Amino acid sequence: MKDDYSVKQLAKLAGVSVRTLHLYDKLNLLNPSIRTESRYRRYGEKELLRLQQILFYKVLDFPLKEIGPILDDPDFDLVKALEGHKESIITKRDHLTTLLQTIDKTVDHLKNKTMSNYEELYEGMPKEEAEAYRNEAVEKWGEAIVLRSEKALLEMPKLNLGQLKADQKDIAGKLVLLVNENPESGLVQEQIARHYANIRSFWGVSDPTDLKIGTYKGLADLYVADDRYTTVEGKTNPVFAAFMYKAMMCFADSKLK
Amino acid sequence: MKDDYSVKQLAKLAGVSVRTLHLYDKLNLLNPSIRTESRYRRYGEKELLRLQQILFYKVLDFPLKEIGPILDDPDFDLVKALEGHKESIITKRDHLTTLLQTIDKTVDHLKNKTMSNYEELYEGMPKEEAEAYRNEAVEKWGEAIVLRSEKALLEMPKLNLGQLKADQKDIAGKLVLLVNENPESGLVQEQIARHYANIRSFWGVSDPTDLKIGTYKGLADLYVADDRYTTVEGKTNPVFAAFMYKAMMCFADSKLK
DNA sequence: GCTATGCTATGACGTAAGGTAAGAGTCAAG
DNA sequence: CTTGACTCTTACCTTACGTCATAGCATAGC
Repeated sequence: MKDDYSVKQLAKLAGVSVRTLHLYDKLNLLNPSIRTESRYRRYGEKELLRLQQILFYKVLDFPLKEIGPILDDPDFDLVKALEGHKESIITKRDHLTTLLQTIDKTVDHLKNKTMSNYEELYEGMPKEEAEAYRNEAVEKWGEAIVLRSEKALLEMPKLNLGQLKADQKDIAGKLVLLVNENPESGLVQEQIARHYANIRSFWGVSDPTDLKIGTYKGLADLYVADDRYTTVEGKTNPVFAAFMYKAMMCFADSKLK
Repeated sequence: MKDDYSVKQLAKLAGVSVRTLHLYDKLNLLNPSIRTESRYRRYGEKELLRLQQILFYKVLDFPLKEIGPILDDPDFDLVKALEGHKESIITKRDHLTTLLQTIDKTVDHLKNKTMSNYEELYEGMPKEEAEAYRNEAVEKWGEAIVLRSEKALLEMPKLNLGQLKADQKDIAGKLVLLVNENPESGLVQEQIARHYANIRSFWGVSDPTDLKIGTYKGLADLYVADDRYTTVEGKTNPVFAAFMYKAMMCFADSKLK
């Protein structure tokens, strides 16, 4: 029973690379028990056990910098560290779950590259509402542009459309959180800028110059006139409507001056 | 509506940093539409849209190197890429889930630093078996060492014990897969080496020199004598028993020579 | 025209956890 | 004494940027 391992032996025992041991040595995370006169590293049982501890925390995704203190400080509050760590892992996992959903949707869309009918374009709204929505759009912007927009949208890969819609949701979500802020504040205007860019993309993919600032102001009116735009989590929110109106008007004015 | 953005403007619009745009330019992922005579970057609507595409794939965790080809090659099989990507994300997520379980167990153990009784030490085995197990150990190694080992184990933070047990499971699992290999082969002996180290830790934390190679050979006998050691997924496996015996004896002999 | 301020460009260093390689020294066996 | 296996240190490469540092441009006020 030799209480004495070379780098390679220890590496093999613990299932890590020699380089890793070199690194841990340099980081003072795991120093060899001694060095031979030719500077060869020699490790003992104590080091083997410590290495196993290190690898345990590594499995838990702790950064190396944190593992040293954990092992060296006997009073370290490991439970708290683990609980905190757990939170971040949960966050990561949830993020991945969201990604999976996004991918699924995207793949779903991609499998049928272009949309086949208007119903899908206005999906998620009842038919009468879709009709009313379209009529409003025609009234505001004229039939020609609406027709061209619909054509562009129909020929657009679903991916982009999905992205636009996802962006819309994201923007709306962020704006809802800001509803108590000043509509002219930077935070709000930042999102409004995104909103503007998004709307512009939505209504004029091939020629974004079609959405003039004036038209955007018109859209602000719509936001107040049409409940659908200002419905948050299933119920109408007039406060949000007013907020959006002010924010959009402010944005449009700042663009004009 | 100016079809013309500076780095800063575009960065703000898309919610990225200027540095990011510089980087994308260098990577030829997103080049400016033109450069002014003083080499200032100028971007148009086309670049804005492309940037949004890039960010979409980035959200999906695609490395930048893969995003370029996706956008540039119209024949790129996006669906296949996404499906493959999905697999890796699922793997990652499952990994995180495992981590969470490990953390939970660890925290659970840590909250009661030392074990309170022998039952927990031999947890998972029926009492009579535990008794028989202990008697066998006493017979083989003497009462003194068993008592001392138990004491050491009882005073050991559960964390380590859990780790040892987990390692045991892991080692056993790997060995089961190798049962058709030559017991003297490198693959097998590698795991046996781990097994040896683990057993040594288990029976002599404070003084690992207590497990002599001879004792390990004795343990090899036990593996054949005791069904419990060679039970795989609920049922006894004599083939595995013989395999372990050979592998352990080989290991011990190679250590002695 | 001069300057203060702000935007921009390029280059280089740092990050986490090692992989990989280069060049040189060391050790045990034949 | 040579060969092959092992080890040493140094150092560059990876991802996707952040953070300076230095210097060139642009614009508004004086």
